[in-house]
Amino acid sequence: MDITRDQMEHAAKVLKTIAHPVKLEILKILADQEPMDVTTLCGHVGMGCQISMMSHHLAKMKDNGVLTSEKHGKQVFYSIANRNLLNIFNCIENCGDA
Amino acid sequence: MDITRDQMEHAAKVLKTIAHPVKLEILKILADQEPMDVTTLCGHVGMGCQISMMSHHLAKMKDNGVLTSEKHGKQVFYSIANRNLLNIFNCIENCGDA
DNA sequence: TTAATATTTGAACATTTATTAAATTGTTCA
DNA sequence: TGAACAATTTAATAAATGTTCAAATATTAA
Repeated sequence: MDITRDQMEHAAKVLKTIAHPVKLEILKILADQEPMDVTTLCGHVGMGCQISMMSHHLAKMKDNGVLTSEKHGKQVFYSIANRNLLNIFNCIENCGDA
Repeated sequence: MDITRDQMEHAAKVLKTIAHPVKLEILKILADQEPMDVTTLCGHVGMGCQISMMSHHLAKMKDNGVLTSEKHGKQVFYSIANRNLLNIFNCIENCGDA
C-alpha cells in the first residue's frame, strides 16, 4: 500500500498515456490479438479512423513504454509491452459505476 | 472482458481525471484518512502545495465524480466517491515496472 | 527504375490542462 | 459590525494534447 513519489510520477505518466478512448480501444484490441499491424488495427477501431492519427497514438504509447513494435516488410506490428497493464480493465469494470 | 464504447469513454474520463501526480497523491492520502479538509490535505501533499491549486484539483475530481465533499463550518471535507477506484493502486504496483 | 503500399513525420490549429496570483464568498467569533 | 480564516472563483498565462493534412520515408513488386 506504500507508494513512493517516483512511483506516483511514473503511474501518472502511464495513466496519462492511456487515458483516451481510442488508446484504450487499441489496448483492448491488442489484448485479444497481438501483434497487429497499423492498418488492421485502424480497421478494428472503426469508422473514421485515420491511419495518421492511429500512428500518432501508437507512437506515443510506444514512447511511453506501453507498447512495443516490430517491423516485418512494409508493415509494423504492435504489441503490449506488459500485459499486467491489462488489469486496468478489471479495475475499469469495477469502478465504472462511480 | 467485454467493454462497450460508452464504458470506454467513461473510463477514459476517469483515468484522465486522476492521471496526475498530485491527484494520485490526493487519492492516496484520502485512502488512508477520509474525509479531510482542504488545508490539512494540502499539508499532507507537502512542500509547495498552494491552497488554490489544491482547490482546483479537488474541484475537478469532484466534478468528474471521483470525490465528494461536505461543508462543516468554514471547512470543506473531501472523501472518495467510490473506494473501488483505489484498486488502481494495486494495478499501479503490479504494472509499474512496465 | 518506377509505381504502389505501409507507415511515419511535421506543421498547423483548436482545445484542454496546470499553475499562479488576486479578488471574492462564506463562516465564525470577538 | 468587522477582523480572521477557509475555500472557491476568476483571470492570465504557459504547456500539453488531439486531430487533420500534406509531405517524406521505407519496402516490395512490376
